[in-house]
Amino acid sequence: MTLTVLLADDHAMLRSGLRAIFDTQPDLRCVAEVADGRAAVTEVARLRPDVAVLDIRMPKLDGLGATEMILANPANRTKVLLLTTYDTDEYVYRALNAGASGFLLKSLPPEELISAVRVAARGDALIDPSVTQRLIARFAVSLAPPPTPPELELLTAREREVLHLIAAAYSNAEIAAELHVGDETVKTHVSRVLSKLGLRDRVHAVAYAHMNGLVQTRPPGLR
Amino acid sequence: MTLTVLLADDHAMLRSGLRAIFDTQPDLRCVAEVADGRAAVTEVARLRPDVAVLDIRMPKLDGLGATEMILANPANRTKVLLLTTYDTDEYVYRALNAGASGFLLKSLPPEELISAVRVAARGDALIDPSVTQRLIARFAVSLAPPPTPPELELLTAREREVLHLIAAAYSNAEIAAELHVGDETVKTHVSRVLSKLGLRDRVHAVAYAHMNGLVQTRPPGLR
DNA sequence: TCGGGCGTCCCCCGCGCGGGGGACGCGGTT
DNA sequence: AACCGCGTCCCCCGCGCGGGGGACGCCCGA
Repeated sequence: MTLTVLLADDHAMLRSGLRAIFDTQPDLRCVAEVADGRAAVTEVARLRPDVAVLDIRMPKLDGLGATEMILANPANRTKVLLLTTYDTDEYVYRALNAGASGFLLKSLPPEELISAVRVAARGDALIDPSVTQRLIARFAVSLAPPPTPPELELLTAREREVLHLIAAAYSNAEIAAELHVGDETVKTHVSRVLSKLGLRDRVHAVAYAHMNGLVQTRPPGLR
Repeated sequence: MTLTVLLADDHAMLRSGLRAIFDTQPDLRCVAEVADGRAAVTEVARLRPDVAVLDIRMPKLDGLGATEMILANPANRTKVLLLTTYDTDEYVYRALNAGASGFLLKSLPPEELISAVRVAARGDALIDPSVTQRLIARFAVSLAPPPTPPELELLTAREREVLHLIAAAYSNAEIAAELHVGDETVKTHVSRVLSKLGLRDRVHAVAYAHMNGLVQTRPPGLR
């Protein structure tokens, strides 16, 4: 089965270079060449190629915007590969966010570009190695559990329990009801928590708890 | 300049297969073969190869644990490539977290494995395409800006500003000082914020702000 | 056996906070 | 010209909260 490809780049020279690369492969067919992002979006919608190879820098609408528009339309099954000269961070994140299947540098050897197209077409994704290492570093920190501050160890189990409820904006009375104890007891716990953590009031406690990851505000598994 | 490689896998057959692959390259030298993770750690520390290729499943200490031990030691400059038969999610995350330079499936063509070693040696990273696409999806959600609740649109710019300060646990007086206005004014703003957002008190406001991503509790740029 | 940490309950006091009003000047649209 | 949203400032009142005390029973370890 042959794969159809759309090329988008404002430099005719680069387009013809890419086309020449693809033409060496009998199973790849370059069905369209366009020079700007807007044309890329309309042609993708019309021709439904398997893969669109977009330059980031293009007139009218850049590759990122085009990617977003293409992938925002669920009728499109086209995979998007982004091509760029320099690997600037925010490009990568925005591209991945938009759902691009690949982010490649123009320095990539031709044969690897070809394999990238095949990889993208079968639904896998692929990022230029030099970008990957930064992506990993970035991803790792997002996975890293927030460092538990040492002063938290000072709290007893009960006090930590109370702190969690404080973080969820429970009032003293609500905490008392939740824990089935008197509200005077809760006051004692709250006082101890505040003094042990060096916090002024429960408002600070709420902020403290959230900033130290005691509350899962992120999708589960992540954070 | 020649790159030195350490191989770790409990199957002798696979080791010799890998060795055969590397031997086809004049600039790659396989300096050690070990059969378990513990041996991998000690041999890496002794021989300081440029790259260590570790199987995930190994006796005594698995590839992930070995990776963590190797990379935890700053004296090691060895890059780690992980090899596995199946791409289970948690493996990937733990591997990346430990700082592995690559995560590859054993189904990878030999020549790509060789290029992976070179990529890793020069400090870049590389993830198997089939894994990358899931990684991207996961990363994208971590990048995705938390959905801004519509009721936040009700707030005026000033009120949003006040809400941010509330979220940072500022008292009314502190907000007044920060904004160079009277504290009576702040009280008005706070009241409006609470009523517009349907919140009981500032404690709820703090929790609300944090849960809706109004506060960057994550490393800048991410979140 | 005697502490001491922990969890529980109780007292009083001061105050920051939130709700309820009202008021005024400014800049925009109508 | 009239209007209204916005930001600013002011009043009073009630209450939840935090600080500072004390007290009692439990269990565990010295």
